[in-house]
Amino acid sequence: MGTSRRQKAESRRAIVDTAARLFRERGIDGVSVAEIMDGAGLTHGGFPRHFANKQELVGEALATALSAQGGEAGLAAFADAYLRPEHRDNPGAGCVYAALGPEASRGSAETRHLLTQTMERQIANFAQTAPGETEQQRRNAAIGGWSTMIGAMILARLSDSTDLSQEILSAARSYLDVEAAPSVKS
Amino acid sequence: MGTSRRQKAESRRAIVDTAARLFRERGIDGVSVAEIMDGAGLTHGGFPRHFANKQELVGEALATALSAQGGEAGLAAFADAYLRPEHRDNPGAGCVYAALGPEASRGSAETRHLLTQTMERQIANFAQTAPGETEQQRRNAAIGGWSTMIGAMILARLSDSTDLSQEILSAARSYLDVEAAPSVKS
DNA sequence: ATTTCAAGATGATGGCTATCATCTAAAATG
DNA sequence: CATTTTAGATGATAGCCATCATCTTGAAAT
Repeated sequence: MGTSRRQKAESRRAIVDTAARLFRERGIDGVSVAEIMDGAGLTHGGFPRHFANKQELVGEALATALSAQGGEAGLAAFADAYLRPEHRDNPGAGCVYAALGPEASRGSAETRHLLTQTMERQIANFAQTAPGETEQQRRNAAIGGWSTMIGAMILARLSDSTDLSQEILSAARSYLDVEAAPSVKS
Repeated sequence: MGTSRRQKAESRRAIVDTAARLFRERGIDGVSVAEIMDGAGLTHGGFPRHFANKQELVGEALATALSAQGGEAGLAAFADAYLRPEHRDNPGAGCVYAALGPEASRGSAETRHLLTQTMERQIANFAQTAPGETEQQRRNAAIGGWSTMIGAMILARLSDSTDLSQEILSAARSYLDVEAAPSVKS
């Protein structure tokens, strides 16, 4: 089944994208290599042509998922897009920290390092527009506000009561002083 | 190996306590039945005398872990005890939501229901002492404050930089207006 | 005291998973 | 055009895990 180099690159991208989605949907341990390859339209045997092992794919998939997160947005705009039912109901395209935070903290040193680097950048970015007199105050507001979003998303996904789940998103919005209500209620 | 009824009850408690700790330390999927039985001082074969399957033990272990959480404390006192390096470094005895939230949200309906019930109680409890004119305002403050704690704990555990990890705990404290600094810095 | 019962041990068993070996055919190379 | 290379398929293989079967032994019941 000789395949061109362009197709190999496309296959690789499909594998990484599928993994980035499935890991967030079902957890890293909850997805097998074969399932990822299947989701990418391939069979399990092609895997070693792209990655030495699963851990290597985990690194690539998380890096891809993290780079897709809104890196430029200010705290308020980010929170407005974050605290929505669409985000809650679509973890596969959503926040890595809310979907995989605890599992990643038990993961490899490389994984933790990648997430730490991205955290630093995200906090520094939020601190630029966060309220506060001093840099330290702005960083505190950035960290506190971002933590609120992540915790609220986790609780909202956990709740089996749609009313409570919606209340959690709304409460976090008002707690963070995000003006607009979610466009879609559910 | 005839064993008395008192010993059976003790074995059961040891199994549940070990599971409650190991699940929070390594994730539910990350711990085998045999490891739990070993941690309880037994071999894997005794498991079916106590539980029909692993899922049943998961329910018991989470219920036990949740009931051990400070159910009476006000929001400020809870946050003060929560946002500490000792808690960060000992997930096996700590908050179920910060250790297992995302994994539990992908778990069984029974698991989600248990966690939802406990959430409702925790929020109602926090709302009693949270600031706000109306009940709704107090509930928003309770949900927002609790979410901040959970998100901050997850980020603090994720960070491979001790400085950043400590900054996250401190920032969440100042964000939540908790006066005292953590007694142990690390 | 004798019999019954069951907690927990040892030891399968079947299913799932990551990884490796081999085969194939098409693309790249000259 | 002939040769080499390799993406991806099929097909092992070894390890881990949950669960079940069976045995032993001392407690409970009579």
